[in-house]
Amino acid sequence: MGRSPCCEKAHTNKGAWTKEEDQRLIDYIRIHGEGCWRSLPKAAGLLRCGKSCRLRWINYLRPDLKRGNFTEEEDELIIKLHSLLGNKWSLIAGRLPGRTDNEIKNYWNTHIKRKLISRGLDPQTHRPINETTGASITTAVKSSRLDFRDRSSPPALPVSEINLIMKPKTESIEDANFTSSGTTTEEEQDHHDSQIHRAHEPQPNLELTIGLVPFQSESTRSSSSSSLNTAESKLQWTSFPCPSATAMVAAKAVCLCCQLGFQNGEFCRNCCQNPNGFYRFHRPLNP
DNA sequence: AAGTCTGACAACCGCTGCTAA
DNA sequence: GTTAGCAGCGGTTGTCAGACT
Repeated sequence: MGRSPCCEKAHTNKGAWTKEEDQRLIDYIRIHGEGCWRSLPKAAGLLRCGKSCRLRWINYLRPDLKRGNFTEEEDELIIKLHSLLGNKWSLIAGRLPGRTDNEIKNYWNTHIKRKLISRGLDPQTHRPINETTGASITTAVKSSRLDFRDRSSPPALPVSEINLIMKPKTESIEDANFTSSGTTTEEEQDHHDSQIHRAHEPQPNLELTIGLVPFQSESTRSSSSSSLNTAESKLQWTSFPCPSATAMVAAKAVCLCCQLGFQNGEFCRNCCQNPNGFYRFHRPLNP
């Protein structure tokens, strides 16, 4: 179907941003804050499309960005999150403070892919290459509904019904506590099947707990938060029980709104902290 | 020194999902 | 229920610097 262009292309600059454009954008957002990207260029006196402004701000001009090389811990965390979430770069970026989805995506394509291949792992499936290149297995997995990593999004399983604990590879995932409302839907069954299926594969030691998600009242949920049946919601209340290096990195990724200076106490108590005292990533709300 | 290749990354494009009218 | 507008996402492309021949 497509959509009309977001702006008059004939009257917009393209290509690399100049220092002057950067400064205009920074100055404008410093005064007016983020929001309404469509009207921002005109208001800020920029001959750019709103999407371009948003991208430039989010990926390069935001003050909280961490520049520089990725650490080994970040590498491993990205790999683990990718194995769990697939190419959901924005979700992965949400767990890495100061990193952007674009940055992680580029880094994945240029570094981590090769790193995994050198380890003999398929970057998409995180399985041994000799296993995934086996025609029958590959075909079966690719076409099967069992492997949710090959689908555009994880299975739409109510998060409240998952208590999946990624454990060291010796522990069968069948032991995970799946509760059911009694009427098992096809989707749920598929997911359960997939877990059983994957239980017989080498499991990454993710040290991530996808625990029971406590009920969130409307007041504690961002108005723009999407359905719980999303990959984001699967990790919304992620805690890191093991103080390993990667877990510590992730645990520090916690409260972006605090990092951005929105840490008036009420905001964080209500929006970032769950009843267990763990924090989750949160985008700042528009003022 | 010049030309070519390669890797890294910034930016663009098209699409999706959400929301309000 | 439908439509349009918007923000945001992920795939892809373009550009440039450094390595290599």
